[in-house]
Amino acid sequence: LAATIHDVARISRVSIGTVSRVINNSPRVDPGTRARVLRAIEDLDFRPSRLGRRLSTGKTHSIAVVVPFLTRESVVERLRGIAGVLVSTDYDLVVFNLETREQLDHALAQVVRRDRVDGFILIGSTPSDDELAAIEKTGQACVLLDARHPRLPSVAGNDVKGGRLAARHLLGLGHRRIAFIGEEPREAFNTPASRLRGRGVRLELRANGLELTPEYTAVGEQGRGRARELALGLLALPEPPTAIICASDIQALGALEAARELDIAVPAELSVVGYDDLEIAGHLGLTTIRQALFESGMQAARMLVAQLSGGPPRQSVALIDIMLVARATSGPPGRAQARSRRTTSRKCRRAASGAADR
Amino acid sequence: LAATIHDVARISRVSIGTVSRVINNSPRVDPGTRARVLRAIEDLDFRPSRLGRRLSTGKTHSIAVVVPFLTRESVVERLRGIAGVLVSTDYDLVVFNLETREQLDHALAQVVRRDRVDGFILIGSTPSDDELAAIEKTGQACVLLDARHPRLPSVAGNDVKGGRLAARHLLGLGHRRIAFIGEEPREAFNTPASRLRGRGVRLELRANGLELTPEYTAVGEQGRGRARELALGLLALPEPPTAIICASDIQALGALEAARELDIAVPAELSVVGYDDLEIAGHLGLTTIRQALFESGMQAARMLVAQLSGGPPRQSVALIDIMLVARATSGPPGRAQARSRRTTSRKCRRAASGAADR
DNA sequence: TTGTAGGCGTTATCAC
DNA sequence: GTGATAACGCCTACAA
Repeated sequence: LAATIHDVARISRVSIGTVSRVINNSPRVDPGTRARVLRAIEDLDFRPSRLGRRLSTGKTHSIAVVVPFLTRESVVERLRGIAGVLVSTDYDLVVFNLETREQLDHALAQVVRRDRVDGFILIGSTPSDDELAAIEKTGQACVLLDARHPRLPSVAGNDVKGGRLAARHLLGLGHRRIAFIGEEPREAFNTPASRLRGRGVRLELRANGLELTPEYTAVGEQGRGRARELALGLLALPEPPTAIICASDIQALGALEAARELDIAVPAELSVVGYDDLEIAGHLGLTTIRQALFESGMQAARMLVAQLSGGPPRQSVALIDIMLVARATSGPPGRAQARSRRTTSRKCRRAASGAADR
Repeated sequence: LAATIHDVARISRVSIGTVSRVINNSPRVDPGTRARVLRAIEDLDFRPSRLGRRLSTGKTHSIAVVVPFLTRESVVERLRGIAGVLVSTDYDLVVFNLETREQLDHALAQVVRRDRVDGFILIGSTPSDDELAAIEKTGQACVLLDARHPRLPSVAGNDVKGGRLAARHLLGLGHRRIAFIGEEPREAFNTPASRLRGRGVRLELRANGLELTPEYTAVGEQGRGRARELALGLLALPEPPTAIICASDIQALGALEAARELDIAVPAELSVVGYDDLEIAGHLGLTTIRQALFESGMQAARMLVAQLSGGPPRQSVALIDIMLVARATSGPPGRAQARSRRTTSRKCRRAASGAADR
């Protein structure tokens, strides 16, 4: 039903070779015939078949994005950024969502084949050495997003700096007992972000003569529930922290939940800082570190496209800007209120925010 | 670098035809040679080129998902469901994200070509008549998700029933003044969900001798901010509602925000019901209508795959199960508290939930 | 059961 | 400038 290059050739009374040259606007074609061909193309509503072109050029004209946990809003934002730049190229965006490490291996095995995609972006996971070898063998373009590898170009937030910013903010408010809740890399994805954020906190504290003790460092799997448990643990210490920095906004939600359960006022008795600045952070008034998530996706996509259509230095690392957004969950320490007020407090807090149903 | 069918043929000393038959496990091949060929395939780590296969069969082996507003968590959940079933087929999942109606047109124009994808899923938007004609012309498979069209198979939640459930819940609690906040279809996407939910509310009220007056019906563009404004309007009425049903959880957040600003206690003075049961709903204790979002995606993908590899009735409509999840934002009406308590109330509510920064 | 050959829709390399 | 013609990698009659 669809017109092919042969139809165009027939109508415009030239050979398919000439039509091909017109399509790929080669300079070596007579203006007159070009016009004739173009008109035939117009008339037949001909558009070159991607399939044929792909086979002939060996390029798939599509790129893959391998995303672990599409559940995470931060990941989705990055994906949007990628989609945003790819829409104006003619690369198809093929999505591989993963929930387990095996799926990662599987996806990489699928993706790392010249005839599947021309290149790909790995979000929040680092390939193993074997995988890297396979990638280099096929010569596919690859960009890491929210992850790093010495031999691969990448786009990542400055997580260490983010940790430092959070710590500095709290130190500036007068806090001395600052704890950190981090995320364990899930399913062996090797995500370093949480670890780096923790390191930033540690460095900043150290620069101010303090230590981030193991006692004040709680790491567990991602998600609100686990973070709540970790926070409960921290707050039950003989000398509980007056501030908690979390490696993600979601974890910060868990920390807030714990505080609510323990009837600890935020920020009067406890400051909480998150990471990412998801939409919900704005709603809850959560102090957090904002990453340019959307832009990071755009950046990664641009790097990949450039690599695909040029072959610039395979090596480059882009650091995404971050900033602290101070809201209502952080404040000066030690403003604990009298018991009577706290009791009243609890009741209405319950009424206002409701209790989570689990 | 990669092995081709010819290599396999050479190694196993048969013709490419035979190799092809082995690949597509045709019964008409000698067990002995089959074994030989299989071993060669193994040795060479040969996998048939998708490119070649595509061109030869005319199938792209990929399906597109056209998603408006990947920002919406509900949409992402659906996408996850789709990805979940496609991963075990060998269809590639190509994502088209849209933020404007022009992009929809553009995407459809791209997608509706046999050589681009074999079929596609449209989330939350209905094709125009022209577009439908184009689709039918190419004979591509198409499934609507969270939308409907008389001539297209679709998967959608029972929105009318959802609206009724929400209304019934509030009526059961004793409410008589029930308002509805809905979403205007954005960018002419023709999304009917919000309207249907409103209709459900109306029907249920009517069945109980009540009317959903225009005064109590507030519709505006999606998003928390606009919903907040609408709620402020409703609550400023001479006779304000004692309960508000929102067409989405996000809008419910806006309603809660408005209540907080006006110092109206939830659920004592105002009940709020959302729709979707997003993650945040659990966190905030929001009463809402739960849709099986993930499953709806799976269902749509299954229907599409079935259609692609069989050609069963092109017409079918799947309704997704829904249920009401009662949490902490709904309760009996008219328990307004004395002024003094309300004042105290406000303070601690602020402390607990924090104020949004805008 | 197996091999041969034509075709899928392009691009690219030749001659002319 | 333009036109044959050979790839590209696979599938599938048809023939043997």
